[in-house]
Amino acid sequence: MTRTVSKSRSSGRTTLAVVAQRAGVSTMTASRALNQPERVSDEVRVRVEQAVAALGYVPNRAARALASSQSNVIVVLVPSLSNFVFNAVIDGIQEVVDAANYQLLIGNTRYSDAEEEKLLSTYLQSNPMGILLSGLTHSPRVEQLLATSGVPVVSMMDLSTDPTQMSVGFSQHEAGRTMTRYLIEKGHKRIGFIGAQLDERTLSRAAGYRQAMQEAGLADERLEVMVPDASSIALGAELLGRMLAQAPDCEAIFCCNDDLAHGAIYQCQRRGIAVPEQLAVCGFNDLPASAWMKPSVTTISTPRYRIGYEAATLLRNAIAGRAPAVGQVDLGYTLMPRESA
Amino acid sequence: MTRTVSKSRSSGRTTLAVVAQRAGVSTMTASRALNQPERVSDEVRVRVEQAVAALGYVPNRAARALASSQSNVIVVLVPSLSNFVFNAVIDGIQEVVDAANYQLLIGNTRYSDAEEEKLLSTYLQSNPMGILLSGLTHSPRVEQLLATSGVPVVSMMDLSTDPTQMSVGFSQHEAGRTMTRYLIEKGHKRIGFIGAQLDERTLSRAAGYRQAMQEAGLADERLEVMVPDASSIALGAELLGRMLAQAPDCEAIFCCNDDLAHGAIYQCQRRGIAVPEQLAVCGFNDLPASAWMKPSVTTISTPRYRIGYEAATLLRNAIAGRAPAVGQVDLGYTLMPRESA
DNA sequence: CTGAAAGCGCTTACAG
DNA sequence: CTGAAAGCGCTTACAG
Repeated sequence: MTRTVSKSRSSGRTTLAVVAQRAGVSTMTASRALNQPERVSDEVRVRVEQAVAALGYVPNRAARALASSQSNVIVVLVPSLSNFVFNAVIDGIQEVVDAANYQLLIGNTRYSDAEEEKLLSTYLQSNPMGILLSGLTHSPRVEQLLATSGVPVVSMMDLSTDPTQMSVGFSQHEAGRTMTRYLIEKGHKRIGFIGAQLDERTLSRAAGYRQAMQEAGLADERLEVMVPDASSIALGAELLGRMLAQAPDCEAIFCCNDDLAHGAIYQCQRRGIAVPEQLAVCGFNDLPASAWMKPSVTTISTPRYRIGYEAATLLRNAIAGRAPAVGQVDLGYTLMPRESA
Repeated sequence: MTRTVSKSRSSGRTTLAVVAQRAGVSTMTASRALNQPERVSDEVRVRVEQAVAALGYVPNRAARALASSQSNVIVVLVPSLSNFVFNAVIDGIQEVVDAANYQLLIGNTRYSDAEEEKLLSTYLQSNPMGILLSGLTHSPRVEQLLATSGVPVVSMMDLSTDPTQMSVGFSQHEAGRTMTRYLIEKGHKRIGFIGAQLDERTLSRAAGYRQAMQEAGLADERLEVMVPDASSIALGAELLGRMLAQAPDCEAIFCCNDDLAHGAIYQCQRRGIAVPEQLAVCGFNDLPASAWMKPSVTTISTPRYRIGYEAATLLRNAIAGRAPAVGQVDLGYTLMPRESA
């Protein structure tokens, strides 16, 4: 007396209809009991809840998304997951997202336009309610996908000059300029810049460095070491050597991030170069080790957690239709003078 | 002459039906042209592809999942995203997942059972095809959700003794024992253990430490400093102080991970304690800085990338129905003797 | 190689 | 407060 299910296309899981039947109500009342409990009598609500518990009912998200055309998905694209900075950004986003019951789809673009395009077109299939992007500049294909989708977008990390765009971060350019001026005020003249990855933010910091050097009449291309490789401690160690070979009279080095600075400092220790006495070294981002290393590392502290938090908040408001849906949120940065420079 | 859409529940996006119409074929032929192009004539395939491009068609994932009861989703739950170890694990998973066209749903449990339960029950709504979990022990609620779902699960990081369970990793216990024996063989007798977070893996390493100490007749509870706080460089610095206060005759310290070891070493530098001459310090995991610091850090190198890769491969095979669907994959570990111990 | 119909499991307007 | 019917946008067997 068993029903044949050989032709069934069902997933085999308990459905809302079964829950409703057990609770003695219609499917739609069961749906309401779960999603808008205040619109249902207490008695019905309790019966439905009991049926849910007894049957171990798990709602089908795909069905819900399809019927409501509401995915509750937020997409976030970051260039790296192993970078502490973006971990903190994601933590900040998560705090907002958790409270609002969204589901986060996290994509790692690995600093690649092609990866970003691929991830975006895949994630767009989930009909996201909003998108959080890292950086301001994207490939034409990405811009096109975004425009066609009509999904609200907030850019993170740097500030847009386009008033129709939402962005949360701080001026990477100004931060680079600030650090360089600090070194100049310390009396250094031959100040090198080490940059890796050559992503948007590194290039902006480098531009800020260049501006400060030009303003002080100290600019010299031989003081720049720029490579496309991914940042790492090992690379910092290597690039220190390259800088010293290229500009032996270098007195201070501004590394575009702390990983490189740490590597450069460790390499100095191996070569017997005293930091900061013989060579000043500073970084960017203020990773945890920077405060603890010997010497501690002069760097720029960046509001990464808050960037994630505020960007997600802005996005949430844009989705809800309240909020200007445009606007730049400048969260600033803080120079951290320490022992290394 | 415009149709009223005020009562429409549509999302407003271009659907497959529109693509099909433009291509002059039925919806299902359009579906096939996209998903099983080899089962369709070249002419039709081209016409459909052109229509897709012209209309900027983006498939609706929810509809596909609902109709096929195949989500193509893989869930991965890790206790931390800021820990380098789990970033590498995720990288390894990603490599397998990308090739197989799955979508990854990454959840951060923050070392909390309650968070794990919440994430799992949320993600189960997406009807995942497989689940990757960190660690072997989970709350009864999680075990129940997993059992009810019937979704294949692979555990990562440590090896299960339960032959019906799939797990990929290495023996955390043996690794802890190995490191302790190394210190004993170096001639140390008063060997301390610093543990934080007190997650499953830390406790296993501690148990391995204890076993080695007992086997050598060196066990002493006063040599253990165990705190539930999250690991960090700052905590390592603090716990070094606590260890030295608690066991002033301590000759060597085994930190349950590299973050703590780095903090302990930096603190030694601040206090003028020579490492390893006055105090040997070692860690666990071999983070990038360990090879570069001065002194370089003796530690255990762990196959985190491969853990992710092999776990995802095992899961993929289990989903495909081939493969034993059980079994432990022991990826081992490597002691890295360096300067600090 | 191609198609008409039914169905996946929910939610939405509408009505009462 | 509750329900019958339709619909979301795809894919699945089945048939030709």
